[in-house]
Amino acid sequence: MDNPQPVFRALADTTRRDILVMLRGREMTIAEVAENFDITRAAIKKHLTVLSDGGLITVEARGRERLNRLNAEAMAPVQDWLRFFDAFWDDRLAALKTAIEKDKT
Amino acid sequence: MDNPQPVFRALADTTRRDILVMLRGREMTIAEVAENFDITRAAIKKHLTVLSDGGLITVEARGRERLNRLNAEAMAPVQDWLRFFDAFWDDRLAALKTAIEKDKT
DNA sequence: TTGACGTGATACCTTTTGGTATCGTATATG
DNA sequence: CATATACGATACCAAAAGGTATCACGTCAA
Repeated sequence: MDNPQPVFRALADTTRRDILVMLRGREMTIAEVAENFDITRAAIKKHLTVLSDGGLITVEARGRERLNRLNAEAMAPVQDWLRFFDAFWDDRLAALKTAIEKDKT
Repeated sequence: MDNPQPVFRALADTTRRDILVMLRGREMTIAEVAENFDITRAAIKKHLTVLSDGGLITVEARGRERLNRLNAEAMAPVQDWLRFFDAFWDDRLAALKTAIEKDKT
């Protein structure tokens, strides 16, 4: 569960990121999601499967419909990974600051 | 410059993410990077090109070598995009808190 | 100058990915 | 029941992605 690859993979596609933004706030059926794109419902379904594989959405069956709900918590591994570089940013900023200070004198 | 797709694309591959971690702190030539993987130098070169396209590394020619240097600032668009969901997380947390409070009474 | 070395570039291959078309199945609804 | 609806599942296709092999070229060193 701590392999971030499926999450990074899911976020790598523009359509999938757009779907996530679309799901922010309200859950939607597959057909509802598909209405907002120019690709077929089957293609949307595939994207939703990738998103589900990454844990970024949860799917609940209700009657003949499937409600796709955003699970933003699944983005945590990505944020954690990015945070791995925070120290480096600080270093760069510190170096920059030092350089500026030195330049002042 | 504000299209985050190349950055997301660059981060989507495990090898490329490993390269970025490897470049944290010190710059490396293509051959040096390649030494740490079981794939050919040409394949590494391709990965470095993708990373460069995403702005995640800068390449400086020095003699017959190419020094690849991490440019962590380029990850900012990803962080910005993720931050787009912060409010949603807060909502979830607030709802959870409310639920807990309600449960207490 | 003559090699050895680090790299760029190209051609080529296999697998994955994003997409469509089609058919089957379960579920509402008249 | 009969039928439209919302999906799932396949099969299939073109393009992109990840990889190797190979050769050409600039650069360093003896």
